[in-house]
Amino acid sequence: MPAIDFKVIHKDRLSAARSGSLTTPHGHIDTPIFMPVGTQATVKAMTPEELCEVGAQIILANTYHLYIRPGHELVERMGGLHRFMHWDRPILTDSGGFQVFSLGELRKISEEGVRFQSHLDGSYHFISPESAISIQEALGGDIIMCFDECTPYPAEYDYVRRSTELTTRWAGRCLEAKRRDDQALFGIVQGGMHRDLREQSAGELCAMGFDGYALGGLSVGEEKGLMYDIMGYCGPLLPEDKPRYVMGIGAPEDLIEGINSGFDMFDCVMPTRNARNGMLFTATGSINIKNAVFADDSAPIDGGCACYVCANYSRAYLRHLYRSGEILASRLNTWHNLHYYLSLMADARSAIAEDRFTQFRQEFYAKRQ
RNA sequence: GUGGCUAUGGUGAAGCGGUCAACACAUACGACUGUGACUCGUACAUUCGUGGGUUCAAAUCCCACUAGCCACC
Repeated sequence: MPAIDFKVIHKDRLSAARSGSLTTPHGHIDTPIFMPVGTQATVKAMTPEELCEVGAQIILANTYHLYIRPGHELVERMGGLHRFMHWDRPILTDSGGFQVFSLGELRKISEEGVRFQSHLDGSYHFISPESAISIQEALGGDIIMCFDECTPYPAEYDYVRRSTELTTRWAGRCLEAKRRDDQALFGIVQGGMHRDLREQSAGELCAMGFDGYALGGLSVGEEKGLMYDIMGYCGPLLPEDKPRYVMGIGAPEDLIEGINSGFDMFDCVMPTRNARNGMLFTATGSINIKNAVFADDSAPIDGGCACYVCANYSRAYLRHLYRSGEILASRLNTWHNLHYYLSLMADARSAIAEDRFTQFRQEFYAKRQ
């Protein structure tokens, strides 16, 4: 019996958008969904109770970071990630594949795996597809990811091809290494900005039979239009009856486009990181709470927002907290941004259920004019 | 009253005769897409208390004045 069960509940009449229900060992998730990023077993500035309050159904944690500190064995001894961080809803662990990309100088890729130099103390570590799976099994997330190379951009076609083929071979090794049957394993489609490589990658991964499929290697510097094109032609390449996940995406409009192309799951540091840097999302666009125009502004961040922060605090106060370097600024800003993202997803699900996603999408853009 | 010390942007300050006056903070604006991020980037003194002088060249040397601080009477 598979670790997760995914059902498409409704397919939008005019687009590829769909709503669904994903059941995991730690409960079910309504899709499309946004997954807040909690790299180090914490969504920065939020307690699990607060995450529930903003509507989070599943969060992300990271293999590389937790392996480096505090160590996956320790997490396992503490009862696994859920118990360790006091979050009893679903967790997805990223494999460390993105760190192959982001750590740049600090790593060396070979057929066998990746040699990393710790960003904390410079010590050397080796992560292979097998060890990435083993670490993720120790961490105990509901959904684990194949170890991949997030292909850099721009890159020579030949590099992208070899990188994509390596990711595919690693995917086979991940599948082979997997032991636990209470975790779902997702494959990751690479292929850079090349349609033929994306098609090749998707075809080969689908033939292997994963529990879900992710689109990786996007938003690495390419034009938004290019990213949307890729989501557009990659969605249909993936099985309809499995969850489809775009990794690392994105800005609110990117999620809308991803949903429009038939994707179900998204994660991004944008709402949390940008919150800590003073950027707040509203229905009419984003604002920078640091700006002097908000000094005397008694209005909430977003007049139409139903979150705790908008119900109780003014822009003037939030600006003051930010400028004063107060911890509460990070907390309240993160709270609002996550609420914005998660309610956007809830609204999208309702729109899909009522066959009006296309209209919803148009209204989304119209409000930001 | 006498002697000494010090005067550089919103702030704290570098500078000790020779490119566009260092740096930090503050301020303003921007960026951030599977987190190496309460981070990063850009802007911000045509001018160095005031007035004169020396020099090819002065924030830097000299003189006077003004202001502040310290000591003594």
